[in-house]
Amino acid sequence: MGRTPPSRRRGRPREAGLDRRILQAALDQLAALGFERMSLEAVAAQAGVTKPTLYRRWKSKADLATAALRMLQQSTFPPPTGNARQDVIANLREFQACLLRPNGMRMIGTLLVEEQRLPGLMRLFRERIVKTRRAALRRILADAVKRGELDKRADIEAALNCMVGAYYARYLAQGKFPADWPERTAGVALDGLPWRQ
Amino acid sequence: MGRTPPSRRRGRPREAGLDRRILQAALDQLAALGFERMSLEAVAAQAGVTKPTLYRRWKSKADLATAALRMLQQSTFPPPTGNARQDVIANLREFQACLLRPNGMRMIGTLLVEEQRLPGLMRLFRERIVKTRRAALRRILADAVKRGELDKRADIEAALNCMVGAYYARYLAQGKFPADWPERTAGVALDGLPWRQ
Amino acid sequence: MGRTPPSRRRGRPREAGLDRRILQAALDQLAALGFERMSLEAVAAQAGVTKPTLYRRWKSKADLATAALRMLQQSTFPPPTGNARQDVIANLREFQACLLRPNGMRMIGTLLVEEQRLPGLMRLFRERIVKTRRAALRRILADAVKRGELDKRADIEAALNCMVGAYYARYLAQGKFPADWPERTAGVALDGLPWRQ
Amino acid sequence: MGRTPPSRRRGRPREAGLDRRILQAALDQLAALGFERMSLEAVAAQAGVTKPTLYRRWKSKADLATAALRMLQQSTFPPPTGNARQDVIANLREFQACLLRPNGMRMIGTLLVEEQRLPGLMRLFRERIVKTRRAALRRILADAVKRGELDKRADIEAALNCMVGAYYARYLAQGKFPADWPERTAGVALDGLPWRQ
DNA sequence: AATGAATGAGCGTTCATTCAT
DNA sequence: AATGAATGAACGCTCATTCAT
Repeated sequence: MGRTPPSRRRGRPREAGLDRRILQAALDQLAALGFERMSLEAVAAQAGVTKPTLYRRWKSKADLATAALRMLQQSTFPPPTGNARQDVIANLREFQACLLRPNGMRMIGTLLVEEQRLPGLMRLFRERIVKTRRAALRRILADAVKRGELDKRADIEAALNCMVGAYYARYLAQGKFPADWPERTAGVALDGLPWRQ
Repeated sequence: MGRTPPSRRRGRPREAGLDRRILQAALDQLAALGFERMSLEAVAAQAGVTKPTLYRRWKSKADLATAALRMLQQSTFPPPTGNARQDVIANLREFQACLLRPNGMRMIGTLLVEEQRLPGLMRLFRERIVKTRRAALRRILADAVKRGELDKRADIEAALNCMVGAYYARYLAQGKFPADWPERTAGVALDGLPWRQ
Repeated sequence: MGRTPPSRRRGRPREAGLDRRILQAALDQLAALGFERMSLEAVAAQAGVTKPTLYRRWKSKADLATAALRMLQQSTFPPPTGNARQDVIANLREFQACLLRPNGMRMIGTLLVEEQRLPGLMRLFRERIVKTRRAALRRILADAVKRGELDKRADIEAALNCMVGAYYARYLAQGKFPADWPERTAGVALDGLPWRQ
Repeated sequence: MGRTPPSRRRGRPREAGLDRRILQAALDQLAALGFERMSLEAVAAQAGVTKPTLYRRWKSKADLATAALRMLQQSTFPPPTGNARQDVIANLREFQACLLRPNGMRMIGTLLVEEQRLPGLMRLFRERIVKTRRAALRRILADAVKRGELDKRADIEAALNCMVGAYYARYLAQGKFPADWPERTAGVALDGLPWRQ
């Protein structure tokens, strides 16, 4: 039976796990210091290699940073329970944890600062991170529509932005979140304010 | 009661209006390039002075940047009409204009990136810019409460964050705003979603 | 008398024509950029191989450059007609064409710059290129002596240097040659200046 | 009568003689190593300053090299005696001394190598060094024309190139000069070869 | 024999900051 | 008060060379 495995790759093989180590080091620095202060010297040192090793893999600092950003883990969201409100709150709670991680917001800062010079960073972040979370939230509300709990004409996009955005706004205004922020945010975004009649 | 006559300052007086010119140049660069890429050489050149002139006034690049940020103009908000919904929308429309200005979001990125190293920047921004806008919005809703249109228990803070935050979230997700974004945002934050029954 | 049968070379044979391709690439770069700016990376790339392939054949960049210089084509000179003056002019005309080729003089510059560090380059150039042309010119004049047209005591070496050198001098002074430069140069070197009486 | 000396220059004065020291260091390296191997680090070290000090004065390595070349001393030629032949020989003897100086020919090599990338170097050399020597030689022969010793139609330019060029040619062919090279060169360039009849 | 990976050293340039007038 | 000069430290990037397959 035994098929010969496909012919060995030619040349000296790359040191195992090195790409990962480099990218992790780069991501660490990018998140901790921003693009400008991230230094290839330090990235190489932290990964235990020399600078030309970086250049063999990526053709510039910008390229390395982009590749590093690709490592950013997408969140794994709690499975939906079918209760729209509870699911939204669980999602927001997880979101809150992300933002409170060290460097959680700084990476977003880097994207904003470098948006003109390195548009690829923002693009990547949108496709990898933002899109995913929004899809999860959108799904929760779309299911509620399907179940007939929510009117078809609901402005789900606007609600999404309100919910997620409440965190950004709160961070910029206060820098920290009260324990019941998911509930309060969901409360407003889903039900609005208590107008009298 | 003898008022002391304003004693002549000794030594050569500072050139008039120079502080302003320097700070404006610094703010320009800070907004356009971020803190790290803002260069004192360039700031001095743009202001028509030399670097030690900057150091005579501020003791470091960080200090200068902080002082420059203090120049950021606070928005002037449209006067309230008494119609809460209209007033909110008008405010958000003005907010949208700010964010769409060149460098509108980049300055926020700088604050986030430098938050640890230069906490003063964020603090200042919160006090000068964020607080002001939030106060204006809060006032609109508080007036609605006073007039009895809105229940006292309304979570005004959460609603504020939803409204303002919807812009940040939308920017991060899309980078631009549809024309009716103020209405849509206000719609969700004030009324919530159209639940059945 | 038993001839040894040509023993099979052991191991993988070298790829045919590869030496040539590498040397041609090296010569191109040497002529176009000089020794210092000639990069082994680029030479390898142009030849379609990798750098260690170069090092298997030559032990250093200097060695490769020297080997490459050996590829420089010696000129083929017009056959002598027996008319010394015409033959000299024809030779100089061909010389002029060489110098006007792109990189014609730059290679000579490289030799001069690297003379101390890589004496082999200059030595090789002298033996391969300079000697050949001078021999051709010398032959023309020696034949004239043989034919009795030129006195035996003629300082042929000095005349040689005048003729060839007039080109170098003109290049350094002007960078280009008038169309009748061979005639003018031959005129002076063969006949001198028109002194009165 | 003491007039007030013109107002002091503003700012910290440049360290005395520093320009000179830097340029001399640069010229040393340029002549000894060529443009490519001349390193700003080493130039600064040799001059006892730091690299940014170089950049305050010249905006790039190319600029510094050009400025350094400007330091090259033009030769001072022996005063003409009125005897054309003797004067030519004296001039050539001095020329020979220049070329035999350490790095004498290497600088010319640098000019040739960098002619495309730094055309300013060659231009400068032509204007400063080449032109001067040629003018001196041309003057000698022009005077001979004036005195009626030499026919007006003499091709002085060609003779000039023969004389000066004989040195370049000889250097490229042999690397050294016999003691009577000035006489031999002048002999051919002024009188031509001894044709019979 | 040839490959692709890795290294150590060095380069030109820029910056925030301080010094000496 | 303002200037022009100088510094020390870094940075992104490239190169000739060697290693491991």
